[in-house]
Amino acid sequence: MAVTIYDVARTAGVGVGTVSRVLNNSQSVKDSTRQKVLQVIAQLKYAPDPIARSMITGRTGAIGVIIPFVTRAFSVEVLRGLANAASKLGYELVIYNVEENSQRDHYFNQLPMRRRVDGLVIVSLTPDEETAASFLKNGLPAVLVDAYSPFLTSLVVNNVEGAYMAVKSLIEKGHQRIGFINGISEGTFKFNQANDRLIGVHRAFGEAGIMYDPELMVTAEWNRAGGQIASRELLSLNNPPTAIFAASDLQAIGVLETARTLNLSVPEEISVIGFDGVELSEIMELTTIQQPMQQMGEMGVARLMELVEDSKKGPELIRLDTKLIERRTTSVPKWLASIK
Amino acid sequence: MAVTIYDVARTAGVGVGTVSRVLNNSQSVKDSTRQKVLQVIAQLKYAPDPIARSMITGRTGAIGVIIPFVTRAFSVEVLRGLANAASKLGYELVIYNVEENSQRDHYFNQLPMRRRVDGLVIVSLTPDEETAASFLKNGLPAVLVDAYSPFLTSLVVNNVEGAYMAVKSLIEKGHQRIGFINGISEGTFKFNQANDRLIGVHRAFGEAGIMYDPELMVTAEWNRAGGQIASRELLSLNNPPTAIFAASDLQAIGVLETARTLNLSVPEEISVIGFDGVELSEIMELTTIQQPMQQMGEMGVARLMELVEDSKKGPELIRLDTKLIERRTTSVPKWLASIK
DNA sequence: CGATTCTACCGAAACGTTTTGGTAAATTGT
DNA sequence: ACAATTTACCAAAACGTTTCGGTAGAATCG
Repeated sequence: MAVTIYDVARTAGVGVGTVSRVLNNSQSVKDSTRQKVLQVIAQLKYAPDPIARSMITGRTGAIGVIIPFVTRAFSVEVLRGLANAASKLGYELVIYNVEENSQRDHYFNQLPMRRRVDGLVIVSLTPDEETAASFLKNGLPAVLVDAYSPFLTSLVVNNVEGAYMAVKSLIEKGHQRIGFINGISEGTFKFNQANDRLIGVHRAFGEAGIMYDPELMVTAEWNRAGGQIASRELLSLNNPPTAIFAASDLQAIGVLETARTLNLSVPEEISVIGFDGVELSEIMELTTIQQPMQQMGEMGVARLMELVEDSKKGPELIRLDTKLIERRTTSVPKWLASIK
Repeated sequence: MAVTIYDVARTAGVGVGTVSRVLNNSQSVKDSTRQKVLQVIAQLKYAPDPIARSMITGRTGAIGVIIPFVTRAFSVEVLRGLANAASKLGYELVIYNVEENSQRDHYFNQLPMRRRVDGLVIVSLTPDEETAASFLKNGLPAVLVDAYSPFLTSLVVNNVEGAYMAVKSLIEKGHQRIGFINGISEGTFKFNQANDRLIGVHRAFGEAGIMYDPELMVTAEWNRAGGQIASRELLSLNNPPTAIFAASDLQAIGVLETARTLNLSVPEEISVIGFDGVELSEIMELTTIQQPMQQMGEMGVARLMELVEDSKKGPELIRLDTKLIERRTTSVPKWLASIK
């Protein structure tokens, strides 16, 4: 049915090899025959079958993306960066959305076996040592974005610095009792976002000589509900915090929501700062630590391409910087403002 | 390097055909040999190459998704439904993000030629007649989600009914001057969201016997900025509306933002209602007309699968219902409340 | 028990490319 | 002008599956 390279060769009066060389404009082919072939290709509306091509080249022209909860604002921004970079390079993006651990494991196990993609970008998920080894062994290049593994090229934001900046900015405004809502740590290695952000918080406290109050440190889900629950806990303390730093924007939104419920005005009675810099934070005028999400996606495919070209490259750790975006949910604490 | 079906056949002492039949558990194969083959497969960790398989079956096991602005909240929700349904069926999802018209045209032109995917789900984009014809001619099944074409199976929300409900709910609260911010219409056919929603608005007005004031109908981009600009225009009228219906949630958020800028309290001084029902609307406590976005995605792949099975099925138009979600941005107008 | 049907299996063909080995013609060098 | 090299091209091999035509042997039937 479909027109093949043989049809083109026949009507152009050349061999299939010649047509192929015209298509991949490689080797030497006389200009007159090249024109002839191109003309026949146009006339017959021939397009090479990518499957057959993959069959022999071993390349699929696609890169796989394993990404949790496609609907998470953070994931989506990264995905966008990935999509842009991939399309610019003529690569296709096949996405593997993981909503449950079983799906994640399934993809981790199956993907290296089947050569459906030329490489893998894994977002916010940490493969264990065994899985990473199977990627390497099967020659499937992989890079991690927003996750870290010592065995794979990883692209992360400087989480400790970001958290440090967040808390420091609150301290500089005069806050002394600062709550910290951390996310649940997920990676199998000690290097994960939750842990790093905790370290940053401690550093800021230590530097300012503020005593560490374990009451003010809680852990919750990374989403809105987590922020709501955690902040309700924090704000019902005998001596509640005057500011809260949440490890994600969604958690921070949750804090804003309980503040509204409790009739606490933001930022007068409670300052709030988030982490991520998703579009929502702008709409809510939330002060936050911004990650270069799109750039992370773009760099993710750039690094992956390097690995695809040169499969012998070793793993690398790339750190990107965060940025403090001050908006309307942080200010000087009330008690200090009234003193002045 | 990789282990092929020949390796399995050899070590199991059978022919390749037999191994293949075990894999696709088709035909008759004696139970004892099946066990033997399965054991060798496990032992050798053999996994069939999907590319080679596609080569001969003509199926890729992937469905393509052409979708604009992956980052749009609406798109993302639909995408999630698509991903769920696809993964449940063992299909992969390859996404073609379009940020510009040139990209859209490129995908529309190239995809039918190359059999990279078994079918196409096109979200919020309307291929013209010629493009639709080329899908049909090349045997590439396609379904439209949130878009309509007479030549392709289309899955849309009942936009006129939704808009009608929105305006009717405002009228029932007592509003007489109601602004309507429509989105820019994009499809090449008369049936597009913007047009349908306008019809719904008119119907509600007509039914209530409210005079149609062209001043109150404006068109703007579908996003937040569009809502801001349009609402600024509407609210600076000599006789401004007491309620605004925006054709998208993001536009409605834009309205909320200008209201904040203008120090107008919502809903006391101005009621606002949106359209879509994205997560953001919940956070902002925006009254809205909700579309079953995830369901649209799921039904999209379900319908596509039907077409893949039975390529002779004709196009169909499926309408899904919207739902009015009343939250905190709509109420009785101030002048009416004070009279009571 | 001989003829017929069925079962289980084998091995080759096919899918549509790229790549490779080889060869005739064209070009270069002396 | 003849040998040596290069250029342009052809045709076959290869990629790893599924499917198809065929063939033994077993089972069924009269």
